[in-house]
Amino acid sequence: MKVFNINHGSAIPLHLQVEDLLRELIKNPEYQEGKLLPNEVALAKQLGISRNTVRQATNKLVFERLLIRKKGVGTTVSKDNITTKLDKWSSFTHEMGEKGVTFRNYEIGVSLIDADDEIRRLFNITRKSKVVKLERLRGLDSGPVVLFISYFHPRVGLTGEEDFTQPLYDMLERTYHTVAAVSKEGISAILADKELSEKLEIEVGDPVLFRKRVVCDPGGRPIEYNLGYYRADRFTYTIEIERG
Amino acid sequence: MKVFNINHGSAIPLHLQVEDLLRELIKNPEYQEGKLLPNEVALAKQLGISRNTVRQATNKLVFERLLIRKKGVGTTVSKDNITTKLDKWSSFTHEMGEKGVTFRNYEIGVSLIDADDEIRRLFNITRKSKVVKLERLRGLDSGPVVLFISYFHPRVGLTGEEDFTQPLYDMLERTYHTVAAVSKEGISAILADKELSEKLEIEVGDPVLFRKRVVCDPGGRPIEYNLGYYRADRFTYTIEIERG
DNA sequence: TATGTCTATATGTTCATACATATTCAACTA
DNA sequence: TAGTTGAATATGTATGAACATATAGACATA
Repeated sequence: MKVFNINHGSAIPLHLQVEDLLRELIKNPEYQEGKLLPNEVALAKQLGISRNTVRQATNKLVFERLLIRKKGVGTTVSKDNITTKLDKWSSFTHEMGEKGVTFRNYEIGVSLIDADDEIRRLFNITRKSKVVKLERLRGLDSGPVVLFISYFHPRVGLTGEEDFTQPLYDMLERTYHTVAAVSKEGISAILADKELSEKLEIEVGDPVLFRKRVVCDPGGRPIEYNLGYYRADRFTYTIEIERG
Repeated sequence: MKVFNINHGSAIPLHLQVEDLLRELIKNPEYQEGKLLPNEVALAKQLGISRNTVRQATNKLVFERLLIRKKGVGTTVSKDNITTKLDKWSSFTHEMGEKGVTFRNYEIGVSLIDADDEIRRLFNITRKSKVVKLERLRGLDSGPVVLFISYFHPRVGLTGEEDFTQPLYDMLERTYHTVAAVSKEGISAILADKELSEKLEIEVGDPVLFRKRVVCDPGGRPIEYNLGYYRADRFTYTIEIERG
C-alpha cells in the first residue's frame, strides 16, 4: 500500500501537494466505486496540516466536479460519465486530454473519394472533384466511444499521407495554415444500423447521438464536414451557455 | 450610485451574497475596461466581513475565469470572457418563433411534488421541501415534438396557479424578477419507453434526443431543472460556435 | 408499523491572525 | 543614465478555532 506524504518545507504549496495526492488517491477503484474519502478532519490530522488547507485542495476538485461533498455524509468521487464542453470548441483529442482521460484511436482510415451531392453543395465544388475522407474510431480502454467521419475541402490539399494521430485541428493549423474559426453543429438521435453497431460494439437499434459539424475558415468557407456518431451510453454532450 | 450591502443575519451565506454582489459590480463599464477591483482587505472592511469570506466568494469567480487575480497587483475582470456567446439561448418558444414555425402546447400539467435525491442535491434543499413540477407537451399542427419536464426551486415561489402558456423564461423574469442567466446542458440519445412513445406519438424503441438543462440565476444558483425529450425525426439541435 | 427524537458525524460557514511573495514605484547609488 | 534597494501594497498560503447544519442510524414512542 502506497503511502502519501506531504513535505512542509517544499516550495510547492501544501494545498497543491494535497490536490495532487487526492487526484492520485481517487484513482483507486474503491473510491471510483463510491467509497467515502477519509473525512477532512482525519485527513488533515494524518497529513499534519490544517483542515482549511485540505478544503483548499478539495475545493478545486469539487469545482471540477471530480469530487462531490455531502454535508453530514462525506466526500465521494463523482461518477459522471464522460462529457465534453461545447463552449470550448476544440478538437476531441484536446477535450479528452484536458480531463486526464486517456483517449486513443481504434481505427483510422483515409481515402480519396468522389464527392457526393451533399458534399459538393457544401464545398461548392464541381462534379469531378475528389475529396479526402477520414474515418476515425476513437474510445477509451474499455472500448470505442465515437466514430468520426470527416470530409475535407480540396483546398486544404490533403493527400492521404498525413499523420492523423495528432490532434486534428492543431494539425490543420500548423500544416495548412488554415485557422478553423466557426463551427456549425446539428445534434440528433438515431438508431444504430448494422455497420454502426459493429464499429461501436453495440446492438443494432441501440441509441446513438449523431452530430454533424461544419467547420469553416475565418472567411466562412467550409473546410471540413464532420460526422460524429457517439455511443449514447458512454457519452453525453455538455454545453454551458451564458446569456449576454 | 447604488450601494451594495451584506446582510449578516440572512439565511444566505455571506460568501454567496458577496459573490452576487461582485457579479453585479463587475458589470460596471470601468471594471470591464480593466480597472482594479477594490482590494480584498478594503472590501472586507467595507462589508464588515473577513478577508477569508471575500476570498471564498472571489475564488468561484476566479475559477470561472471571470476574474483574474495578480499577486502584488490586484484583481481585474477577465477581458476574453466574451468568447462563446452560444447566444441563441432562449426558451423553446422563442427558438421556434424565430423560425416562423407555429408552436403550440398539447398538454400542460402542474403539480407539487416531493423532491427526489437528484433535485434536492441540485437545488440544495432539505428532504421535506416540495417543488413545482411542470410538464408540457409541445409540438406543431402535425403532432407533438417535445416533452418538457421542469422542476423549479422553491425560491421562485411558484404556486401552480400560473399561466404557463406564455414563454417560460419571459414569465419568470416578469413575474418573479428572477433573471435566468446561465444554463448548463447535457444532450444524449435514448430510446422511447412506453410513456414517452404514447406522449410523443411514436413507437417504443424509437430514438429520442434527451436534453437536460439546469438554469441558474446570476449568482449561479439553480432555479430550474429542465428535461426535454425530443422526437428525433422531427427535431435537430442546432448550435453555432465561434472560436475566441 | 410508522413516526418522531436524539446523537454522533461530516461538511458548511466564518472569523482573526500571521507570514510569504510578487509587483510597482520612488529614492538612492555607481 | 542605468541599475539597485527598499518600502508600500496586494494577493498567496496556512493555522486554529468556533459554531451551524444536513445526514444517517439508533432508539423510543404512539
